[in-house]
Amino acid sequence: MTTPDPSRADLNRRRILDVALAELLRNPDASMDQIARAAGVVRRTVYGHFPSREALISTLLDGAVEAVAAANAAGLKSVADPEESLVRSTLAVWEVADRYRILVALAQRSVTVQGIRDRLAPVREASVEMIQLGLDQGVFTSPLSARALTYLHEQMLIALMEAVNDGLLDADAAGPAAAVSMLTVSGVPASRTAELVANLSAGNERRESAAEDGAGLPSWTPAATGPS
Amino acid sequence: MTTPDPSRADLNRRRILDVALAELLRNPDASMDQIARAAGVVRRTVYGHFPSREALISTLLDGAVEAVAAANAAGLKSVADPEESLVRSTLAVWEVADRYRILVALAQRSVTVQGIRDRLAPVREASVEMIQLGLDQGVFTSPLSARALTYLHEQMLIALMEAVNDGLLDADAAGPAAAVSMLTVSGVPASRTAELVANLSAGNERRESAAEDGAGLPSWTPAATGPS
DNA sequence: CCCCAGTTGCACAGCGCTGTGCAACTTGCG
DNA sequence: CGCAAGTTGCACAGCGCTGTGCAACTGGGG
Repeated sequence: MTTPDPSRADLNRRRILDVALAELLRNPDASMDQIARAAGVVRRTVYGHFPSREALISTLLDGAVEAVAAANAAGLKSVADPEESLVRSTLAVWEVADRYRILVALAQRSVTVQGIRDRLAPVREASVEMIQLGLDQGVFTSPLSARALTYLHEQMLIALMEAVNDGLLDADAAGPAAAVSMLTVSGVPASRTAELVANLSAGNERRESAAEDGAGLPSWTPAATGPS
Repeated sequence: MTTPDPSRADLNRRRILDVALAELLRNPDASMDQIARAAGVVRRTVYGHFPSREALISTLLDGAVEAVAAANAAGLKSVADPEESLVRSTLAVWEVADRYRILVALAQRSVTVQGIRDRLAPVREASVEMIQLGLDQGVFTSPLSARALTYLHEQMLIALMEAVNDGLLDADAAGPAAAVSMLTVSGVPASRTAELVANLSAGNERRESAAEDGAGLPSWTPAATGPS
């Protein structure tokens, strides 16, 4: 449609980005040579597409922020019901799990791009608001502040991604399981979580196949969340 | 007692280890020079105590594994009641939080010491067993396997440590709050968690001040879990 | 068929880090 | 005081990585 002819150059560029995502996920200090070779290309070629290592990572990060923000927003915007919002956004973010992971992986050590946390801040802010609303309404219960609870949620996502990677959690079941865990840690009783997630995850899957809004992923191909 | 005279050399060695712990926590790729200067010492001196960077880190890791294993075991051994065990071990591990954190921080990238995960495996195994028991008894409820739930627990600890570091969780309240969160995510209803943690955390504090068993920390001084 | 974007291979300078050697200095202890 | 353990400052070789320049090659479109 919008892509008339993917020249081999464009193709290479995309593959480099995909591979870089995977490789930096495995090792945040992966060298340009490692990335290049993993992409079936020579180091010099990578520099043909990206002027520096920082530029490459920055591009990666832009895409990740975009994807995660879109997913999170799509989950949150529709409803003012915190329970449903939490489930929807969890399921949505789960779909771009690896994108999300590269963010947190690089956000820690990355002097490279100082502003990741800042750029992701608004996304988090929306989540915090939603959680706060739930606490106020009494549907959520926790000794933690809304903000601390959000930390918990983020880190739990990562834990479950690792669980999937290590093969002790089924990839299909992982999304709903994540949603249940989010609700549970927020103090929602087990009796409610079951039906909530059952309904919403079914609806989400249907929407996923339909995929009519283009707000999903940025230009390049989604990379698989594979085990190491 | 067992230390007749802490010579300045021994003192330096300890300070280097303490500072290295803090510094590597802040940045896992901290150079020997950074560590040395932070310890008020010259790089060459560090090499006088540790033949290589790897040796330094390895020493650090040995201490951390020892401390965490001891804390976890102390929490688990006494009782067969999963709820109480979970609370006790959470509170105990929380006391050596920074030691625990260096483990997970270095376990990922560390080609340096390949066996951290393995060395920590028995500790995790004990936790998994305890969780499984809870699931079987029905006191814990989760769509996740015991092993996956353990992943969640570990990662939640880290999230709460970050929350403390970022100043949005009170350091004193953090331990009990962590315990509550562990119970909650395991599906224990809010009504039970409150009293459980209230009782046990009080008991734990008393034991902490008494501190009669020497099984606590290895040779060198405990470092503070400070903000960045 | 030829041309040109894109790719490759190689060489190079620069940087920061590790680990080592050595000579000079400090400091506590006998 | 004088010895010895420990510390310091400096210099050096080696390594891996980044970023760049350049000449040669490849392959698909005009």
